[in-house]
Amino acid sequence: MKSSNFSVEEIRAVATLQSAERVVQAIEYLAEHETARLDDVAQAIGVHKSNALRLLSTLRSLDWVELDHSRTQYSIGPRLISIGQAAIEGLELHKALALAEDFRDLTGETVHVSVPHGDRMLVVGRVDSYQPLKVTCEVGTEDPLHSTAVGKVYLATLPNGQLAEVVERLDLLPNTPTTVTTAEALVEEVELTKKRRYAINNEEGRPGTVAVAVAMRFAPMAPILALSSTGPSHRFTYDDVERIVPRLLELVEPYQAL
Amino acid sequence: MKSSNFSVEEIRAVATLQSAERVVQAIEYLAEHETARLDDVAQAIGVHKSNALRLLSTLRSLDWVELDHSRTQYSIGPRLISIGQAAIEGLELHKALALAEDFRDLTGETVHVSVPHGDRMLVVGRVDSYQPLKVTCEVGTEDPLHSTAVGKVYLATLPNGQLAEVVERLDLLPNTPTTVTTAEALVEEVELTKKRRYAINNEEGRPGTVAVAVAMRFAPMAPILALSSTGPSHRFTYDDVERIVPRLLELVEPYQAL
DNA sequence: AGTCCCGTTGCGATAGCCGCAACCATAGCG
DNA sequence: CGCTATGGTTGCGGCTATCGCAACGGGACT
Repeated sequence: MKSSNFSVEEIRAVATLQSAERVVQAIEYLAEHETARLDDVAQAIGVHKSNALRLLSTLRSLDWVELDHSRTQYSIGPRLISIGQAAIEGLELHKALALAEDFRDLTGETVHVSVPHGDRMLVVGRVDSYQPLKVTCEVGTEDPLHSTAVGKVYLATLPNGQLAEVVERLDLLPNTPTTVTTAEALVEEVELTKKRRYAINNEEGRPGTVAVAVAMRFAPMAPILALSSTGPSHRFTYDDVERIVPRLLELVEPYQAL
Repeated sequence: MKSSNFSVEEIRAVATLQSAERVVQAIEYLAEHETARLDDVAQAIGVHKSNALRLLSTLRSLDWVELDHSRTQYSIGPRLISIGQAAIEGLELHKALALAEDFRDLTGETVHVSVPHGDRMLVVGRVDSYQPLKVTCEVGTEDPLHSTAVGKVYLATLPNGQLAEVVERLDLLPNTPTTVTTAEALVEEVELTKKRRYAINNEEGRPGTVAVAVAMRFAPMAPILALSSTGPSHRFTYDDVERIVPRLLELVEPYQAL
């Protein structure tokens, strides 16, 4: 029952409540497994099934989990849909999505909205390309910082000290032959991004896809939101990107975080 | 603390875990309030602030809540966005949204996907009309059963006994002059819906809007999903609806729940 | 420098939780 | 039809994790 916590900024260890932790573990287990039986959950959170029953029943009475009528299959309930939406609202995603639509119309390619989450970027919203062949990532997807346009543009919003710290601990795994894989090259790339106020990803994350990203925030201390437009490299080229960049920067000017 | 719910079977009262309940209360408070201070949450869940601190710290270490850098403003974290998405997946919403798109193209009007939640319908997905003037409800919105097309079509999927039970406890509040406000009229309306396999809402919920809805399920015991297309009454008329209904029924035939 | 206002911490008492083990309900099978 | 296996449900008593308390700390404002 130790709880050594490797948080980056904080080495503060306020005592954690194990019962709360179990609630979270149970819900996350159900979120991952779609459907599960009592014993599965009990094992996942490491308690006796009788206790798992009491936990799940409690959550059920609060609409956080559901039980099918055979009384053996648990799954997460619709209440959590509303909560997820509320979390999205908190990011002022609606504002970002409005901009994302304009961005999509500018490039013709799918636009993703991402936020930093740990040392990765989490996709929280999406506006699709109208074209049949398009690049789309599901909401909830997490991507690395070093091989995505949104990641690099986020890194560019960090003060130098923090940047060094983060880069230090990243695994610079090569996704494609062109992925940046050294700390020096990454920092250089980020410097360039800071200067021009947008980031480009030229087949560094996924072969055959090119992306351009900008960073925004809606209020001085609000969280960073990154917008990126991604398309197949055969029709969405480096040149295309450079052509639309002036209008892109104009579009997000009021909220630019760089 | 209501627990008089829609279960026809016996309502077992398994002992509830108060610590789990508090987790839920805290998260829901944050979901509702966008941002809150420690004491606010403490009061909301009825514990001493020291304990609220421990709870929130635990949840923070699990990415369920976030704390802004001033260390005084709590809000729900992005992890819950992913969980909400998982909850949506569980409903096979993607399948429903594919159908919803075809439905939208059929009517030209916005299509909403809803599920029953307690004695209301919860909007869980949406495909917008292309037209500038359109009717849209945010995901997460809850609407009454008696004054919406989705509500009526859901009621039509219930066996008679259960239908009576539910209708019994509904507040048949009049939203517009044409809202059905008596149990008898509602049951009759539902009978009609059962017979024709779709429901119509003719300005009964919101003045100036007309909707048509169908009920689906993707597997024998899966939850009911209701699809509705809603438009402004001046261009989306009763006649329009009757004209497209044959094609609509054909579209959802494989999944019809009625 | 003083004083609010809040978040944070250590501690002791005890409410609440947990595992146990027996009890049911259902489905499958000889 | 009865037997077994599987898996959910329940009452209970011991004990631990949790809670409130009260004192502390640190930032902001005057």
